[in-house]
Amino acid sequence: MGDTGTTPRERYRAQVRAEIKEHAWEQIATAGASALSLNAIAKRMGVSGPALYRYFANRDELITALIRDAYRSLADTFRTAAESGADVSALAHALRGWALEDPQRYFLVYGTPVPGYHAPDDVTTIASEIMTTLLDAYAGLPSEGGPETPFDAHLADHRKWADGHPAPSATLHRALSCWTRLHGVLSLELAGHFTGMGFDPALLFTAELNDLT
Amino acid sequence: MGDTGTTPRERYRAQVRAEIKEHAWEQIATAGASALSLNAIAKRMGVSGPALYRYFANRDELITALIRDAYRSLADTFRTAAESGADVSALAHALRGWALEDPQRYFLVYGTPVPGYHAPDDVTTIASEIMTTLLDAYAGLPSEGGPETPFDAHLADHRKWADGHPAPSATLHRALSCWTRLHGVLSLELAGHFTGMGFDPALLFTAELNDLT
DNA sequence: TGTACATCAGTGAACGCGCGTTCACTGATGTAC
DNA sequence: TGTACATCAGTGAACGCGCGTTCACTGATGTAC
Repeated sequence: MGDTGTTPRERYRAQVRAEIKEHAWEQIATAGASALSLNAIAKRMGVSGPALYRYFANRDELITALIRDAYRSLADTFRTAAESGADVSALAHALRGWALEDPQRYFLVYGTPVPGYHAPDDVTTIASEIMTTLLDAYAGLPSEGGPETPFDAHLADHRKWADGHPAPSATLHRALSCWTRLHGVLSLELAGHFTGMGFDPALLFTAELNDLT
Repeated sequence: MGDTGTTPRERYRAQVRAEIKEHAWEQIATAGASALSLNAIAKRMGVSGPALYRYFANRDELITALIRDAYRSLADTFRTAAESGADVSALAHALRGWALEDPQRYFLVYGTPVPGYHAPDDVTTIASEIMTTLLDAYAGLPSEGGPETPFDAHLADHRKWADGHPAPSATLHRALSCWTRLHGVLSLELAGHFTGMGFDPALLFTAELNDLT
């Protein structure tokens, strides 16, 4: 055990916070994020309701922390994969694996937005970190010789994001297409819109991916 | 006013049911489906809470009715478009228009599923009516000469849905791809994942569509 | 090593709230003769 | 056209529930001398 420079009390706090989050995820997996209740978590932990207020100021702060963790978790999955030399295809499968691991966590990030809720700024930062990893994977590929599309031209003029990135707009376009296509299959699959159709969604995912690289 | 063969009381009931649903949609647009409350709707209508129980047995039945109406609304939009000779591209734009009209309605159908909730059978029927309209649009096109993909082969063996449809598996594949790609752009756009990136999601949607026809 | 004090985790009572839902009822609307 | 009866929409009181959150408190843990 390395000395992390934290006091025992700080370590204890971090541990309890983590335990609370774990129970929160369980509850979300069972009944959806909108059913998340501090009291219910406390009951599961064998602790009184108000005890949790030592660790999270209120329900909203807990949810925000969960959202942040979910983004962070995907960003780390991506970064780790990229550092091991993952190409676009490997990144795509990492995304799919991450989503299947906990569908409700996926939906907390990419599912129905709650009207009025605004994610904090740092979450936006993590989101663009994720996209950048994918973009980098495309930037490493030889660029396809196709003609410039109207959307490429539009991107050249309007890319506020990835503005400093060296990749040309055509590459940014490819990364965006990839991103949306993967989420198209994933979100429909995880929401159960393919059940009863007989085919294996994994193969559709791969088929989409093959069109993309 | 044509005689619909209904009694005044039946017409009144239908009207009040519709009014309840309208208020429900407003509430969903404002605070999301999970915040839907019969009492709140009643208050908005200037009526006591229990009054609504004359029209819906309980909260779940109201939500189910809303989901059914949402599916029906999209199916009608699609059917009407198809009957006016819409091609794949026109259907896609009809889908987009429908989604933008009321994003929360879109998410009620294609958004985060509530764990444990199972839509009734007739909704599944409407869902496949929608897909069939798209498939028909593809079936009317000259088939592309590309080689058979592994997923085409898989579909040939496992297409439980559209089993009786004359379209070859390659066409079914194209319709499924189209469906997932459009939803990929739409769901990310409506959830706000493109905000701050600067580009116009409508153009990405069209760009995806151009790859598809 | 021992004592005095400060910090802080967790408790239990309490608050007000809005929810879904039931029930016995009133009064208006429609039907049968 | 008028009366007697049945239907049914809506009311108001009431139920139990679980929620988020506050507060004053006890008791354990850590710190300073």
